[in-house]
Amino acid sequence: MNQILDFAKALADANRLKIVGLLVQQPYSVEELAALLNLKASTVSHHLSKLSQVGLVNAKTESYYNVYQLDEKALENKSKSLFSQENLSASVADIDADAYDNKVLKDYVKKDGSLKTIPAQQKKLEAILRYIVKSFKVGKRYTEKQVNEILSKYHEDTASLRRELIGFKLMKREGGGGEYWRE
Amino acid sequence: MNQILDFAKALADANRLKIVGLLVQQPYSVEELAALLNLKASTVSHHLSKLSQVGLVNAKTESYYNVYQLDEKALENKSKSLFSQENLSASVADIDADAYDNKVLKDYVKKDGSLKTIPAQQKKLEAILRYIVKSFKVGKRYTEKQVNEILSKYHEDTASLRRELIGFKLMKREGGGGEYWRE
DNA sequence: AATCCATTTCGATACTTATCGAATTAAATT
DNA sequence: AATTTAATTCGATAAGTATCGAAATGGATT
Repeated sequence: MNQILDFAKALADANRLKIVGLLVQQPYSVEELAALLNLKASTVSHHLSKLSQVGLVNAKTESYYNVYQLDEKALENKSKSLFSQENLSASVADIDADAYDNKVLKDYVKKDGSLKTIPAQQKKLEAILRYIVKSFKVGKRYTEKQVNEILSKYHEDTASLRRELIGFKLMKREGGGGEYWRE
Repeated sequence: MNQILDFAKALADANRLKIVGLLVQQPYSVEELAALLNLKASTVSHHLSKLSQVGLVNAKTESYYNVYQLDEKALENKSKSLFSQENLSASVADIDADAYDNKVLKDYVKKDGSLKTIPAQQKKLEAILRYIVKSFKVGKRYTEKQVNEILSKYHEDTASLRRELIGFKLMKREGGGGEYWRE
């Protein structure tokens, strides 16, 4: 599931690093690796299984032996691309939305409930909007004037708030008539 | 000491990856990270300590808070260079080159120095022969009778041992005369 | 078919480490 | 100086995993 985590875990063991280091030079069988590392074959098998799961090594059967070799391209590709900032940002995807919202609210909402400023960052803005939209009853129709009146409790720039609520699809607007509602 | 291992270990934890992912976007204090990750501050502090040890993050004190930020260059440099084949080969530095031979000897040589059996596998046989050949002085000439006498200490099948020593080029034989020597 | 051998799988144990709560430290506001 | 607040350190516990030995698996050789 989480590629970065699995890759890092695969290399986060001294003996697995040694195995990779040995396989850089030439392929080895499980038995040979065990002898070289002073480990039992079953332990080495376990390590090779982890390395294989992330695609760093693969085995080819040769008569009795199971000869493992390093996938050099996989090593190079993954190590150079996996830890990019983009990929790391993806690790954040499943962060508790409520916890994040609470924190943002704490940062941006004054004691009286109004906003210090309107956040520039999308994620933060969205959290703020989820908070604001609760002031509107689900299903009820509002005129633009009514919408502005409610939004003015939060920030003087009601036009921006109104636009963002629509943009993030937290509220809907009917084409010409200027009616707003929350679904 | 082992840079690669420490770096991989630092990133081999889901919550530390999330921390890095969050810090990609902006700096955070320990308290904020704890709120976002649903962890206690002491735990986050522990994680930040590990990330800091490998130079991925650094803190600057701001009034009450200790604000951590990502060292983006360190992240990029280390992730792209650390897992190169050269560096990984270095992990092998402390492996005993004779470990494999030692393992084979342990398996096949009895306490009195003689062989349990003569290994059938080439690699093992070669390791055994490298051990046996040390009984012959370099350069000295031996008759076949003398060779057999020495080999009989290891195994009754002296003919096989003699043949294999020649086959693996650990000893030489002069065409007709039946003289053997080690170069 | 029967046997042999390396490898894998499984169950148990030991070691590492993530996590928490409490106590301590450090810094800034009162 | 006293107090407040965030951060770190410490001790204990729980969770994860490396390691081993024994048993099972799967090919290959006889």
